[in-house]
This record gives sequence, C-alpha cells and structure tokens, in this order.
Amino acid sequence: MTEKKRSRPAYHQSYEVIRDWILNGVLSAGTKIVEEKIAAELGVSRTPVRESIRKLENEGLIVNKRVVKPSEKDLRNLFQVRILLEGYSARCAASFLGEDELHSLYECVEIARKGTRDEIMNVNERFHEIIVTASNNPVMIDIIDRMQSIIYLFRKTAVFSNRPHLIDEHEQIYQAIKAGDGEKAEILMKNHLQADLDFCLHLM
Amino acid sequence: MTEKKRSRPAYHQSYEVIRDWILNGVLSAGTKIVEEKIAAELGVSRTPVRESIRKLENEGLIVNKRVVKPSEKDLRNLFQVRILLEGYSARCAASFLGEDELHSLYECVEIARKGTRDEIMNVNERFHEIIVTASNNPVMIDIIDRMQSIIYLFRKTAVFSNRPHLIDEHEQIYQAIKAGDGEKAEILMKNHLQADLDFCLHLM
DNA sequence: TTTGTTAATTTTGTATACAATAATTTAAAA
DNA sequence: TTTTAAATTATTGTATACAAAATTAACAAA
Repeated sequence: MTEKKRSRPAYHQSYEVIRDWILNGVLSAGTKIVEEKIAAELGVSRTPVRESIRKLENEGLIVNKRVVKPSEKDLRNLFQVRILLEGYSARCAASFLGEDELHSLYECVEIARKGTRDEIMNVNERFHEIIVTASNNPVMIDIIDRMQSIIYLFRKTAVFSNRPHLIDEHEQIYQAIKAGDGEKAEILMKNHLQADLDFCLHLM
Repeated sequence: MTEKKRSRPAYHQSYEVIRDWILNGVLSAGTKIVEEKIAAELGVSRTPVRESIRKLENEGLIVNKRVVKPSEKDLRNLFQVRILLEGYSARCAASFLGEDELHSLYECVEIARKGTRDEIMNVNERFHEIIVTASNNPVMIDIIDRMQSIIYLFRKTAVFSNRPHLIDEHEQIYQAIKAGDGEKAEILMKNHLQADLDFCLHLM
C-alpha cells in the first residue's frame, strides 16, 4: 500500500532522492536545479528541498544550482586529496586490520574476479571502504565520504571500461596489508589510485 | 547611522555572526543553540538562522544543537588529517612558491618575533595560509578551511601560552621552502603540527 | 544584425503560521 | 520518597505567502 517511511524527516529523504537522481543520471551534468520544480516532483514544499540542495552543494554535487560537471582539474585535485588520505589509511590497515576484516577484504578481491558489473562495482567500493575505516579516524572517514558521490560518478567509467590490472592491484594491496607492510600498502594504494585517475581521464 | 550592509544575504551574515560568537566565546562550549533565540537576537527570522546553523554543523562547530566541545580524540583526528594535507602543501610550496609569497612568509616569521599577541595570532595563521594556498588545490584548501574554525579555537591556547620554539619551527620551515627542499619542508611541517598538538593537549 | 534598456518572468531569499516531535513539568500511584 | 504517565511547554520541521534579486524576453536605437 501507500506506506511511507515516516521515520526520517523530509529534508533527509529528499536529499537521498535527489542525490540518487544525480548519481543515476536522471539529473545529468549541467542540469539546472530549481527548488520549486524538485519540490513539486517530490510532493513536498521548497523548505526541505532547499536544505537538501545545500547539502548537495556541500558535497560538490551541485554547483551554482547546476548538477556538477567536474573538469579534469577538479578530478585531479580530488584525487590528490584522496591519495593522501587513503594512502595513509592503507598504512593504518596494515597495522590494525583484524582477522575478519582482512577476510572481507579478500572476498572483495575474489568476487571482483568473477562477479557481474554491479557486483564488481559494489565490492570495489567496499574494498576501499574497509581500508578507510581502518584509519579509525572519523574526521578522515567523513571527508572521504563526502567525496564519494563524485568518485562514484567517476568510478563507473573505470569499471564499465574494465580497466586492466585493477583487481590485481587490489590483490597486491591486500597482500601488503595482510603481511603487515604498511609502507608498501601505502605506496601501492597511492599508485593504484593514480592509475585509476589516469585511466579514466584518458577515456574522457 | 543605522546603515546595514545589504550586499550579502541574511543567512550568510548570520552565519558569520554566530561563528564569531562561538570563536570569541560569547557562545561557549556546550551551549544549547536554539533557532528562535538566535533569530531574535539577530533580528531576523528562523529561516536564515537555520541555514547558518546547518553550515556550522557542517564545519563541526555545532554538534547536536550545542556548541562543540572537542575531545582530545577529536583534536588528534583533526590534526592527523591536517598533518597529511599541510605536510603535502609544504612540499608543494618548496617547488612552486613565488618570490613575493616567499617574502610574505618571511615577514610572518619576523612579525611573530616582536608583535603583539593579536599580531602573532594573525601572522601565524597567515603563515599556514600561504603554504596551504601553494598546494594550488581548491579541494584541499576547502577542507583545511573547514577545519580552521576548530583549529582557531585551539590555537589560541598555544599562542597565549607562548609555546617555545613555535616561531623557530616556522623559520626552519621557511628556510626549507626557500631552499626548495620539499622533502625537508614536509617533514618539518608535520613535526611542527604534531608538536603544536601535543603541547596544547598537554595543557588541557 | 548588434547593442542596450525596460519590462516581464522566473527563481531565490525571508517571514510567518502551523504541525510534529522532543523535552520538561506536573501530578498520581506505588 | 520514587516512579510512571499524562499534560504542558519548548523546539524543530514543513508549508505557504510575499519580497528581493536574478534571469529572460521584448523591443528600440545604433
């Protein structure tokens, strides 16, 4: 029936809907975002929609009332930060990752070798998520989370184009972490992200 | 007369006022923030105040409708990120900083040796600002900016207590940058920030 | 055409009213 | 007293109306 989840406030729900519209291309890059129009489509007033938009602006998904269209420079800048933070996280992971998480990490590699595209997308995202969580630093996790939306838009390209060695690189990182070699894990992670960036920029 | 700056929207002005109230201790750590009360004090409606509060929540200056009271762990986490990003920025500065900015950097050191407390606060902030700008990466600059408010609250402690060697460390960093030694600049910056953190935590 | 200017329209910004929820107080029962 | 439940109050969440600003359209002059 027409049951609505009443738990979360409207500004939160509409945030999620709008974000998904952007990530799935329903709202494509460059589209003008008009509060009233979105509000009408969602069946709520402008007030909660306004808040959602502000949050999306914060994440960089909306810029100047338009769906972002990141330039090559934007992506390079984003990845520079990501390389620093995830590189450090990989180093932490080598020291602090527990048995079970280590196993989850390996599963991500395994599934990525034989899964469907959607599965691959998921486990590759999860691979990075496990490592970032190992930093055990909410500030860092939060910053990386904020970048996720744009990274997501971007990563689709890499997987749909089946970048060579991507999974191999994940496996190498996994091995370094398992071996407790933080130095190596960090370097491999940095190179991995740089390769990802270069490959995708090359396609554009 | 009662001239108001009409240029910027109310939500922006009130953001700045509330932020300053927090930074100057007019609103002290733990204080409950109530939209209507703030709105009344500012002579505006809740609508723009609401937006301001959301932005401050974003910066971490308001948490759970209360003025933040960062724990030691919070500060350690924040500084871990700062060390990574500003360390990298210092390395960039060694390669890319121009003559005039280099000179500004030196001025910061000079003034810090003989200025008043307020002047010292200012030039020390500026010292870091110049270096961060040298990263030439808006994403990175933006993240560090977001952390500035909490860092500001924190830095007061360090200067008012006159931490030993603080200016010397700045000068060493300046020298490394001037010499174009990125490796050294990065290491010195990281140590400097770590020392800052440790000193202030020690006082708490 | 192009340019510049005014008018029309759209869109955002702000105030206000009311609804939903959360916090607090009050009062009754154990 | 202490505890619980109900009622009250305070606060946030949402809708709506109107004002201010930005954008677009229309049209006159070069």
